[in-house]
Formats: sequence, structure tokens, C-alpha cells
Amino acid sequence: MNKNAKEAIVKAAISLFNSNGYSGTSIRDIASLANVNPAAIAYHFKNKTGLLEYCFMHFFEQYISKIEDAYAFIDRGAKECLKRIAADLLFYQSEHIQLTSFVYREMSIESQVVREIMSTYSLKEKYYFQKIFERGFEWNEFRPHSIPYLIIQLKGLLMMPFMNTRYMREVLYVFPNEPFFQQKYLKEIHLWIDKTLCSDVPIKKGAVIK
Amino acid sequence: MNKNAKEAIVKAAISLFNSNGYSGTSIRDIASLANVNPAAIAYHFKNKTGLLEYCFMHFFEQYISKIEDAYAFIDRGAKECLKRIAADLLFYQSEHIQLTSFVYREMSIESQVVREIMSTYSLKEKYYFQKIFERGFEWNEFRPHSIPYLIIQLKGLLMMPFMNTRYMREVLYVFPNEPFFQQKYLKEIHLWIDKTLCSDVPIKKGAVIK
Amino acid sequence: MNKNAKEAIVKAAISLFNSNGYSGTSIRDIASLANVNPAAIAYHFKNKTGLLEYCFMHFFEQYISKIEDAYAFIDRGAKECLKRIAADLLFYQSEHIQLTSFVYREMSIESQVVREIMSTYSLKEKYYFQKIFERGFEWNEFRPHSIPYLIIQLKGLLMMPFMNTRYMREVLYVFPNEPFFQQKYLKEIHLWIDKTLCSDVPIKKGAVIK
Amino acid sequence: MNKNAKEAIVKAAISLFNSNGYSGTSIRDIASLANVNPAAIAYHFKNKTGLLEYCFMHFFEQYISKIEDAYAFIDRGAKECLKRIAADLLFYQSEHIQLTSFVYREMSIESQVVREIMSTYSLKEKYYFQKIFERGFEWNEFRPHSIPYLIIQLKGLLMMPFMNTRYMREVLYVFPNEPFFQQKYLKEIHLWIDKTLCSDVPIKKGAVIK
DNA sequence: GATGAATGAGGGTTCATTCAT
DNA sequence: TATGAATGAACCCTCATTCAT
Repeated sequence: MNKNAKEAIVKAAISLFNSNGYSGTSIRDIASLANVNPAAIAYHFKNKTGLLEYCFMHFFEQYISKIEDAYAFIDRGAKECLKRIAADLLFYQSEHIQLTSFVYREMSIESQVVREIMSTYSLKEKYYFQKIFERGFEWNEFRPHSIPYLIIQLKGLLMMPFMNTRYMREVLYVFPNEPFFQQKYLKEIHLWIDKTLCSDVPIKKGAVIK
Repeated sequence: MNKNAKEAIVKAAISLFNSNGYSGTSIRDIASLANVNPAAIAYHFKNKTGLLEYCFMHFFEQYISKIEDAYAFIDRGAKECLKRIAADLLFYQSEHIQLTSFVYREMSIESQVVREIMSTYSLKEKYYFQKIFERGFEWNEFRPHSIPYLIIQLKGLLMMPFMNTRYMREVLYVFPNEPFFQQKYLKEIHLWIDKTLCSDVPIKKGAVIK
Repeated sequence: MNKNAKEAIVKAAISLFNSNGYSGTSIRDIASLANVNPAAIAYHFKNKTGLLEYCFMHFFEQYISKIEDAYAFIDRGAKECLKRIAADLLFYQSEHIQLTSFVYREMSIESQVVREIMSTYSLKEKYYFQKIFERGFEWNEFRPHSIPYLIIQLKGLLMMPFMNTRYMREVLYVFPNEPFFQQKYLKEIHLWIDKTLCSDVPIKKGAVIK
Repeated sequence: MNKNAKEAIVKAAISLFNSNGYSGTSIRDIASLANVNPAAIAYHFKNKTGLLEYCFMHFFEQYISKIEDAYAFIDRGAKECLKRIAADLLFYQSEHIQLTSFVYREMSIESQVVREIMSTYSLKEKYYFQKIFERGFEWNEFRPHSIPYLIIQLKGLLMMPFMNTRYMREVLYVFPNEPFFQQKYLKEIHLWIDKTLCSDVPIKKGAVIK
């Protein structure tokens, strides 16, 4: 029952954190949804903070590993590699849509714990994206460009569908957790990579936009 | 001191909501930052919810009016119109970076009030985007495409810099509130419009991506 | 507007004090029901306490004056006098049913103000009842009896219909504010006076129950 | 300390509710009088309302059971039965004088909770009184009479000594919690039953006062 | 390992009241 | 005279957490 309890707690926490936000969710709510005694949460995670930490670690470890795994194939080309990352992240996020949504939201809140966790993973992520883009520039796969601005755009495209799933469903009638969406949206990102990132439009020579 | 108090409360609220989230911010925190009595908040806004409502309305009324104003020039071309909207929204968001950041985050939390406010503005926004895209398709300015997926991408590009400003500053060394950024990033969006949205690459005939 | 405002406040106060109790009623509630600014109550009555005081004084001055007026006719007989008091009080209470109900309830709450007001009127009331009963004993109109216990019974009979008017209406289907009730119930009290108070059953001689 | 805490809270609550009224008593007051943490009240009773509910239930369950127990002996005669009820209720009320006093006062305040509780018990009580009176009429023990008006009188006599104990003590020098009072006052009620209720005075034939 | 009792801090809100206008 | 703004205290309640069992 031990393992089950812990899993049930995490599952309940993710669901409630996603709906009501971290601060808006009480330990009691989580415990009652998980059919667990409130003290059990303290036992397994020490803290409410500990539970948050666990969720973040859980998310970002897998998140980064997707990037790392794909980066192993960088020699097949930066473009190919980037497309694979897009596919893998899209798939991963779709599979853990509540966790993704909640992590992306809570990420922007001032918090000792979050800041510490993020500092590691953000840098790792940036490192890989940077490598890939640089490789793409070198081999003339990508149009020369400011890397930070590329990262913003890429992450914007990748995160957007999961930032507000209610909006997606109720306003745009798009369902980010369905395979259909994943395939469809992946093509959009490919299009961005092909058209905007790799665009062969002649740029003034040497003009690497900083 | 009347007007000042209300303004001071709103200013403090936006700052704290942005840093700590709505649920993570107490009325007492706001009051003490605004140098105001906690009861004054209840007096001016009735509720903590009322304060949130005020912030949302304040944001979205201006947000929508930017779109509406730009839409008036639709006859000069959908592309031109869209670029103007991008510029205006980017500028508006940069000018109210904390409010923007906090609204975009809190938007995704389950809440009666937020849901009600959003339902109005989301539909308005969608309406205008839809009109513009349709016009663009008609006049062959834009490559035929699924509108919802275009909206996702456009909004992703527009919102991303303001979703996590700490990440922007500390990881990417990008400062979304500076005029330099606005100009720079606007060009990126123009690029997306020119390359991805208007791309003249021959599409398989009649292939309107659903 | 001055006089009207004061009257409106009192009227609203009596209604709300009756429904929700003194402590359960806020000055704002009263003000809004009376269509008056909350500060106006402070102006007219200085305090919430002052308003309570006013209600009590208002009630008991008339209450005692009814007794005093009837007592003037003590020479026509104690029984006659008592019946007149019963009739007058019953009528007065029926006419001011909300005020009566609320005063009788609030009377039993520990409060400096109430205690002070009551100490005067309770003693006055007791004085008259005592005089009447003693006169009744002297002239052999009433069966000798302990005066305090008579007062309890008499007051019990007089107050009961107004102590919980909802119970009267909804459970017993009796409506203490209607003339029909007054006449009917007055006969009951007369019966008590005639049968229980004046009962000629031979009592052991000299046995004045203490 | 479990059971003790709950009991201590109830005891303190009854005392304070009696002195200051329900609305006039704060949870902190109760907690500090009971030497308990304020949150413990919420733990044991969920609400301040829950505490009130508990007091009411506690009172009326015993109250009704006294009536029910006595009603079991209805076959010994309605008069006998009524006298027994009077005795038992008087004794019960004397023993729980503060609770009785406070319940009788708060009963008349507009409140969802009180209304719901009362609706049950009032009807039960009425049912038994009605049965007894009807039986008394049938067997010619009681003079025919309107039942609601009899209930008013009986309840008035039974409740009066506990409606305002300060008045009893300080004005009438009567102490409703002392055995002496119980015996004395019980005789008064017997007198009412014998003289007013059972009065053999010839009534106009068939005249059942409605 | 798991739980019910208890705690102190702090949550949002309402209160009666005051004061400048 | 009458009122809108503002205040500080107190309201009830919920919080995350601890601890003995």
C-alpha cells in the first residue's frame, strides 16, 4: 500500500495543482482526493513544498532526457535533430498534460524551491538548444539568427498548446492530449523549422543578428 | 487620497500577484505594500476576487481595443493588419509586463470569475483573428491553413516572452520590457508572418489543411 | 428629512433586531434597510448601543405607562384592575409585536446598558403588580399566594405569545398580531385570573405560601 | 484529553451563549474559557454553527425524550400524564438552566439551522401535547378547550422561569435552579392544571372553543 | 506505517466607528 | 447636516504541520 499511496498522492496533487494552482490547493484536498490521511503526505514528501519539488523533478528529468536522447543523433543533422526533439517533447507533454500545464504555470512564480530546480534544468535545456542551433548555423542548415530569440520562438510553439488547455478546448476546439493533435501540430512546427528557421532567403552577408 | 489609494492598491496587487500568484498573495501583503489599510481593499473592490476581476478587465479591455483599433485597417490588407496587431500587442504587453505576465498565468486556473471574464474576451479575440485570417486566405495573402492552429502559433509567439520573465532575463538575457526587445522580437514575428504564414511555396492543390 | 430618517432607522432596527438579534445585526444592515447612510445612525443615536437603548426605553416607557394608567383604577377592585392591565398589555404588545419580541429576547442577555434600563422598569413593574396582588389579598379577591410566583405566571402568560412568533404561526397556527387572537387569548388570561388566582378553594387557614 | 476537550467546549459554549447570546459570543471566547485552542472547536464541531446545532440537538433530544417517557403512562390518565411531564420538564430545565435559557432565547432568531432543528422537535412536542389534551377531553378530565391556546399557556408556564434568570434572581428573588423552587413552582402548575384546565365549571354544552 | 487530535499562524472578511469634506 | 473614505480590531475559518498513539 506504500507505493500505491505515494502514487495516488502524486496523481491527486498534479490534478489539483493543475486546476487550482499550487497555493490554491490544500494538503487536505490532495489527501481526500487520494483517499489518504493528510499526515501521510508529510510522511512521504515531508512538506507541501516537497511534493511540489517532486512534481517538478519528475517532470524535468524526463523532459531533459528527451532532449538528451534526441541530441545523441545530432550528427544526422541539426534540423533532423530539432524535429525529433519537437516530436518527442510534444508527445511527452501530451501524455502528461496536467503535469505539463501546471509546471509551466508554476514555473513563473517566485519561489525558492522552483528557482533552484529551474536553474539547473533551464541551463541544461539552453545548452542543448544552443548546441543544435550553432551546429545548424555551421552547416548552413539554419539561417543565421539570434539564438535566444530562436529559443523563445521554439519554446513558445512547443509550450503554447499546454499553457491553457481550457482555452484550447472551449474556444479553439483543439484537444492537445489527442494523438490527432500531436501529429497535426507537429507539422506546424516542422513548417516553422523549414520556413522560418531554415529559410534560404539571402541575408546580408555576415549579418548574424545578435 | 481617494484615487491614489485605489491606484496604489492595484499597482501593489499586480506586482504581488505577478510574483507570488493570486492565491499566494494575501490581502494584507497588498495592503502593506500599498501603504493602505487592509479594509480599504474590501472597500474599493469588495473582494479579493473583485480585485482580480478588476485586473483582468483592465487588461483585456485594452488588449481587445488594440486588436479592434488595428482591425479597422483590414482593408489595407490582412498581412498589414496582422503586423500592426502584433506590434500593438507587443508594445502593450511590454508596457504592462507584470500585469500581462500575471494574467496569462492566472488565466489557466479554474475559477468562476476568470472563466466568465475570459469567455467574453477570448471569443472576441478569436473573432477578429478569424476574420483577418479568412480575409488573408480570400485575397491570397496567406497560405491556406487551419485557423485554430494559426491562432495557437500566433498567440504562442506573442505571449511567450511574457510568460516567464525571470527565465527571459536570467537564462536568455532578454529583457522583454525594453524597447530594444520589442523592435527585435517584432521582426521575428514579421518573419513568421512572411515566411510561415504567407509562404508562397506551392502547396498541393486544394490542400486546405484542416 | 431629519425626523423621517430617525424613524426609518428605528423601524429598520426593530425589524432586523427582531429577525437576527442585536449582535447579529450590523449597523450597515440597518442603514441599508432604512435607506440611510451608516454614519447617520451614529449621528442620531451616537452608538449602536444608543440605538438599542432607544428601543428599550421606547418600549418600556409605554409598557409601564399602560400599567400605571390601569393602576389608577385600583379602587374598582384588584381583579378588575389586573384584567385591564392584561388587556392593555396584550393590545400594546400585539401592536408592537416585533419590538416586543426582540426586547423580551434581548432582555436576558448580559449587557451593561440593558441591565441599567431594566433595573428601573422591572422594579416599577414589580411594584405595581405587588400592590395589586396585595390589594387583592386584602379584599379577599385573590386566593392568598406567593406574589413572586404569581408574577412569574402572569408574565409567562402575557409574554409567551410574543416570545417566538414563528412558532406561533408555523406550528400552532396562531397569529398574535391579529385582533382575533387578542380577544381570544385575553379570555384565557381572564380564565386564569378567575380560576387559578381567585379560586375560592378553601386553603388551610393563614397559610400564605411563601 | 479527547473527550474532555469536547465536553469543555460545550460547557463553555453554553455558559457564554447564555450570557452573551450566540452572535455575541466569539469562538475565541469559548476556546479561552474552555482552555482549548480555537481551532479545536472547528475540529470537533466543524463550525460555530455546528456547535450551536450540537447544543440544540443535545437539549431537544432529552427534552422530547422526557415527554415521550411520560407519555407512555397516558393510560393512567391525561391529567396524571401532564403533571408528570410538567415535573420532568421542570426538573430537566432546572438541571440545565443555562442551556435551557439560551436555547429558548436563540430559538426565536431567524436562522437556517435553528429553523430546521426546531421544525422536527416542535412538531413532535405538539403531537404529544395534542394527544394528551385530546385524551383529556375524551375522558372528561379536561374542560374542552382550544388546544393551541392550551399549549401556549402550558409552555408559557413551563418556560417562563428560565427565560430570564437574572430577573428571577435579582427582582423576584426566585432561584429556578434550586430544588426548592422546582417543588414550589410545580405546585403552581398543578394548580393551573387542576383549576384552569380541569375546571368543572359548567361550560355551555358542546362549546369547544376553537 | 498510519492516524486522529491538536496547534498557532494566518487567511479573507466584516465590524462599529471616526473624520474630512 | 450628511456622507464617502478610511481605519484597526475582531470576526470565523482554514492552513500546514506536529505528535502521541
